[in-house]
Amino acid sequence: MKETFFALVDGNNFYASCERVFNPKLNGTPIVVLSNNDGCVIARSNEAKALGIPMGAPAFEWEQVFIKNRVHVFSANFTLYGDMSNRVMTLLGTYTPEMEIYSIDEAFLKFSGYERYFDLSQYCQNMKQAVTQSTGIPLSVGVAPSKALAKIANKIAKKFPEQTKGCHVIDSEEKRLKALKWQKVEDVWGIGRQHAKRLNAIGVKTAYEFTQVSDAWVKKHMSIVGLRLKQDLSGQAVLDLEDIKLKKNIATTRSFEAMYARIEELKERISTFAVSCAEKLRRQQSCCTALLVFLRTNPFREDLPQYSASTVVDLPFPSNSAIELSHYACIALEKIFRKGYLYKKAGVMVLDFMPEDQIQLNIFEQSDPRHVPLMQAIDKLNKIYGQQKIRLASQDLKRIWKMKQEKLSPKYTTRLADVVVVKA
DNA sequence: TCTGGGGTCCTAGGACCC
DNA sequence: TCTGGGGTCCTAGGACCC
Repeated sequence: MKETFFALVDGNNFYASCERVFNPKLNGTPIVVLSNNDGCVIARSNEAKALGIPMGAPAFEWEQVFIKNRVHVFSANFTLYGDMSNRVMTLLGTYTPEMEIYSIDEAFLKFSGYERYFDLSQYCQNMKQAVTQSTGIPLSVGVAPSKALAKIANKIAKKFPEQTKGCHVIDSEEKRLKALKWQKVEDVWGIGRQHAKRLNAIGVKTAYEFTQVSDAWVKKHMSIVGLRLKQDLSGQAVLDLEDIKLKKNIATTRSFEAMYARIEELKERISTFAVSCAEKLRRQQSCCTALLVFLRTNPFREDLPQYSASTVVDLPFPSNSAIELSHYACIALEKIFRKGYLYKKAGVMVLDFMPEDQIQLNIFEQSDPRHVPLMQAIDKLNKIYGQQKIRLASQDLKRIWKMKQEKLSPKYTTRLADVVVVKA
């Protein structure tokens, strides 16, 4: 008999593990990785979790805990994490032709029509060990007849490392029910805070109890999405691997390291965000026909006057030129900027895409054709010399140094000067 | 002093059309 | 009291993910 299984593979405490790969002294020690501007905790090693440091913990509030417990603190090094992710994903891809990269540290693998006598559990165990050995990243694997169940199997693998050796397979009705009864409903993939609250209110505490709720209730309160989840958990695989899709929206937004009062400072930031959006658009060969700019004050500073605004501007023609997007983003900014506030965060979002090669020629107004070779040259140079080396005049050349990144680890894998030197 | 940065999908309701 | 009955398209907002 042939069967189909899904595996969810992910890196354990991925960012923290990436930092460890090149610094083995960190093994067994608490590690946290901070967000941009060293604002809050976005990743923790098991040892840091054991200290009770929560996800999203503001770094300044936890500083004493870090010091007291000798927590190793890192500024996020996304270049390194992205490169490590590519290595892991490339290797995983050699174990099955059907794979979906779900996030920087997670992939769904599909094993279609495999024969019953084939030992999938052993196969996944071997895969896990081989990939960890090559990359240094510890993995967990959950295998089950559907994606939602594979997610739960993965949690079991993480929760019971001794029994599972980091790989758990749900391949019988008995195991499925046991897993569902073990899984708290609020931790089910696809059930967030709001839905969990509603479900708790009607007495549903576990994933198993969720699968016993009527379709009508689920549909009414959780839409078709919830219904599909219920079916998937029931063992009827309705969620399949998803193809790589072009993005429908692209955003670049940041909090600032300080608060800005002047429109000139905001213009520089907005211009840089627009340039970054244009670059991401060109990478997927799309043009946008509208963009959104937002800005806001610091909501945590209740003692200061608050203001938050956004506006959408339609472009007169589709574009992915950094110069043009920057121009229209600044126009949008002028529309919403108000004097007398201290701004803490802003962003640019590009909207309504169309493929680069399907642009209708508009006789009266079109993207400046001279920008095309210019942007190609910029992309090339940025690729060679590193991002953001080529900038528009409206961008501040010194700006890159302003972001607070006090605890940045070296770009071990992508920057020649930072490559680890092995002493032999 | 200091609190992240991205994305997706679905639904309801209004605008508009015949 | 009572106000047609469909369609379609668009948008805002709400939910979710990592």
